[in-house]
Amino acid sequence: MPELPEVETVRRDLSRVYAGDKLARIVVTGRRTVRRHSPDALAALDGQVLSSVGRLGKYLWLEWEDGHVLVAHLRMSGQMLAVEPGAPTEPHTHAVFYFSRGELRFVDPRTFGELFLASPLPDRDGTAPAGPPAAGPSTGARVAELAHLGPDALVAEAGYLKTTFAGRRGPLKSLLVDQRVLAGIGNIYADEICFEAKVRPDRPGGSLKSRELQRVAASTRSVLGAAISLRGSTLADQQYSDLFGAQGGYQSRHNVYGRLALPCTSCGVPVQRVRFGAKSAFWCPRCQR
DNA sequence: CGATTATCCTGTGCGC
DNA sequence: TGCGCACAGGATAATC
Repeated sequence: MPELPEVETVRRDLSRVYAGDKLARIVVTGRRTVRRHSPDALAALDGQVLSSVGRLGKYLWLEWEDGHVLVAHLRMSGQMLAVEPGAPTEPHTHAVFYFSRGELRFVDPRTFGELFLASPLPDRDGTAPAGPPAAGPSTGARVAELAHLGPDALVAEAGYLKTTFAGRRGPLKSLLVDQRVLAGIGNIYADEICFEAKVRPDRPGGSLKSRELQRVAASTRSVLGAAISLRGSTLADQQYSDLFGAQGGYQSRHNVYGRLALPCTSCGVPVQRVRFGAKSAFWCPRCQR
């Protein structure tokens, strides 16, 4: 399940391999892969040079020299794979980018992932600027489809959480995985963040004290940062691999996620699972309060 | 407005 | 051994 650390790993590799390279064309075969507009619109990228690869939360975007922005989301099972030209096409390959430096393939068994060309945000006076969105480091904030996202979870701050969580009765974990609150956290890292912060995942968000919010913000940054350093988590289902098909290395550092009834890595008490609504969380009943 | 639920989809792994 | 089914879960629309 690609979350922020996995998407950031893919972003760095995409930038390293393809930035400055020319795209001949994209061939989309997946019926659901481009669903916000006609797949034919991607022809606008034919012959374009990739200038940079950005990320906000779990969204990736590829920015081209003429200002076009192609947004990608891997959702549950999407993978970006750099392959040798002419390599056998594996099942569930939905799009192929033909770069000068080689083929980039979008593979996604469950077809939740998507690609789309960004629409520019309207200017302050309400009129949409002519042409594609302007280039620059703040590209994500200028993409209308990403305007609902909260701050990237890598820069989570306690003060922001205090304001945002105030009066909220929903469980902490539900707030952490809400992309409007913080962008980038999913099921795995929400549990790991709550563990490192020593807070129960089912605590009502608004009940957290300032000291606890400090720990949640700091743990968000440190858990995600450590996971990026180890190139993300690859679970037993193998749904995540990097651009070159390699696994991540952070799964061996998981303290609670997927460890039901196994001893807590800190205190040895069996890890439990708590359910709230349709969701659940792994947690240590001794370390987290 | 905030919280909850159903939906999309396929591969996996479990129980019988 | 084989079959059926629950389950996995990110984002979003619908509903309460």
